[in-house]
Amino acid sequence: MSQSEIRNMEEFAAVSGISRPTVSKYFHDPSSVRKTTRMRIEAALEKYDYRPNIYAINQNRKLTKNIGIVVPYLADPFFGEMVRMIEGRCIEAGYTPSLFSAHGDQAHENDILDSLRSMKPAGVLLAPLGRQSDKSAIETFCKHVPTVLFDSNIEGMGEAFVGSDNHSFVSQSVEYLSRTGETPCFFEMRTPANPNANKRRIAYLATMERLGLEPHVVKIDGTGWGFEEIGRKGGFQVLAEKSLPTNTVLCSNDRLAIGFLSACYESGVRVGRGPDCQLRVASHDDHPFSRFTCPSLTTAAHDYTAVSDNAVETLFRLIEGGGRLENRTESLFPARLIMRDSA
Amino acid sequence: MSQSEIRNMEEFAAVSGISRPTVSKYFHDPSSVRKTTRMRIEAALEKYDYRPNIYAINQNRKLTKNIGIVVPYLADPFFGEMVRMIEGRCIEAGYTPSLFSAHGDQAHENDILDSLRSMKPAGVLLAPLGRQSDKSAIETFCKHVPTVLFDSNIEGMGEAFVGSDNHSFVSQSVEYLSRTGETPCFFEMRTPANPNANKRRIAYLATMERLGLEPHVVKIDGTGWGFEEIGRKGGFQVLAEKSLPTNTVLCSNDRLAIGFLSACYESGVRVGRGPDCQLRVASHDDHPFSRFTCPSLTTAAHDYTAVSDNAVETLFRLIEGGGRLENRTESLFPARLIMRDSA
DNA sequence: ATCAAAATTTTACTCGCGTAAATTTTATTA
DNA sequence: TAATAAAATTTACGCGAGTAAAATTTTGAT
Repeated sequence: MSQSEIRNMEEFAAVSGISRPTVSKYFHDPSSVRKTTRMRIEAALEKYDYRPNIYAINQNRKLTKNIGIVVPYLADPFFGEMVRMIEGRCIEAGYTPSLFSAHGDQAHENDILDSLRSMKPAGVLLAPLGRQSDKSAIETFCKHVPTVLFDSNIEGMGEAFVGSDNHSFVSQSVEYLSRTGETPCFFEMRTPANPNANKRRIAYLATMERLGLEPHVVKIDGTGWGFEEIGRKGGFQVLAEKSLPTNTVLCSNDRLAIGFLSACYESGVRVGRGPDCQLRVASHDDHPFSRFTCPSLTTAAHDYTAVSDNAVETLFRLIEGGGRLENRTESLFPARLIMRDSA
Repeated sequence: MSQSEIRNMEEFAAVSGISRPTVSKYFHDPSSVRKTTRMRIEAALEKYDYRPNIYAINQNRKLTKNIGIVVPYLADPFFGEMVRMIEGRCIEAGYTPSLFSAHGDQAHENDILDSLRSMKPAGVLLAPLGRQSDKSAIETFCKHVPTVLFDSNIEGMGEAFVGSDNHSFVSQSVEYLSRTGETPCFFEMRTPANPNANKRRIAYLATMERLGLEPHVVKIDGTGWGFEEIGRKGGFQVLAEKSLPTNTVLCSNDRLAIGFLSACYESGVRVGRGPDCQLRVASHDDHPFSRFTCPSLTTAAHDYTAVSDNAVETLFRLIEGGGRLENRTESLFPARLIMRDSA
């Protein structure tokens, strides 16, 4: 049975009849030792359940086998889903992911970057707060730690960016909406927290111009990361004012749309594409909850798998390349339009 | 400026004119060194931005200043919110939280416990998967690491449990519903992932008996952590079959209710307490999204703050008490009924 | 059986810090 | 002002590994 009297690798090497350096080698790569040796070590491992002290292991390593994952806001299930996929890939590849959320707060994001630096991670996957981020803090961080940005791009920072192609999102949704009904207006926060929001507005304007349509941007008030509540309040307001320029609303993101839909429902405004409907609503992200809104939300979906896989692969290439890439790449994945009932 | 030539505490001590052990003491508790010493260290800190190597720090510590936080499913914003509050408290108290999600998978939960053990954390706050958890793995873990369970209780494991009082949740919702309309039936998964679900069913049955009402439990099929989809499918089924025993549905939890409401909407069943409504729906948890459902969801709310604060405080007492408490306590916090539009 | 190549072991260092015990400095009291 | 207690600091050693170089053993092909 596991008599856990083993206090260190020296003792474990003794009971398994192998020298300590060889045991050390085994723990770094079991296939790097002879088969018979490996079997003896594994036999001893069964009897004594010893695990190397991770702190001693990492003390002298320039880089550890840790990978930092930083997201801006964990109460958003979008990031929960991304994290799940990313963590899986990292573990497969023999890395140890550690997860952090800035919880929408700049100071917290900075603290995370700080403690991440002292963790000497092999690399970091960072989805920054965006507009709220302390740019110089992130810049300094990226100079010291091999970093791939994802979801939210900050010009020039990190060795690469992997995310979704906002233009693809918006052009698909705008084309679909204008093809099948009235011209969409664009519904967004006045001061969006996230750079994707700005790109989406620009893409909306560009697409409308290309189609020869007149654009309308509806800007609503509100700050912070409570997008649903902001969308709801904004929804009540524009519905009460009857200030919507068209009967078709394209929300900047799903969380805003979720709030907007709840305002529609409570205001008795029927949403959908049926003849009895007053409004069509569509959005972007394919948020995990968007299929459960009432009506279910027509949206442009992130390619979750492609984004997370590519982000991880890019980071691995970066790590193998010694922390630097020739030039900063931006990989953008197109959206897939998901037609549901809201538009 | 920060000439980061400082490679270790020795060198930093030199440039600040203080001995290394004193510097070490400073980093553990700045107030433990003389004011003049502190000022000299802090002056040097400004010039040289040195940070102690956390691995070297923790190598010889029996216990580190780390606190592990483990949740079963991070794509559920309920846990996102809990984590946010818990992390805040830990940081305030000078600990370093590290966050893990089992992502609904037993093997992953076990791996987390494994790597957590080798992190030698001062303590762990564990919200286990529940029914899917490997009980013996958790039991073994708790023997070695001071652990407080939260959200989901497993009989006898950990030094304490902190969570919500399911009986309070259900008795309030049942009493409210039966006082203001038809008797509620209880809508739940046939094989719930979480022990809270069982407690809620039992509480439902007990409350109905106390009120002299006939209970009806509606069990729907489905496994895993995709509760919304399960509630939706189950909803379509019971609505199609017209098998609901009453016009009032009390869902075991909000995520199930979110799915159920979407099924009602698509089936053209009007939910709410108005005269034109066919169904009332209520639930438990006050999930962050429950205010945005259509109609907004009447629910029994967790006392998020009380649960997270108490869990953290209990863990701190446990840590200060050397990892053991006299007897295992279970702290249950009552619910607060939140009346919205769905019932 | 022979011998080169591969794997393992030995030896001997290093790393960055914690910490008990000894020593010095500072503060307090008489 | 001197004696003494208290606090701060220094000395000296240990921790649990990584790792490089040299010596030795094992392996596998001939």
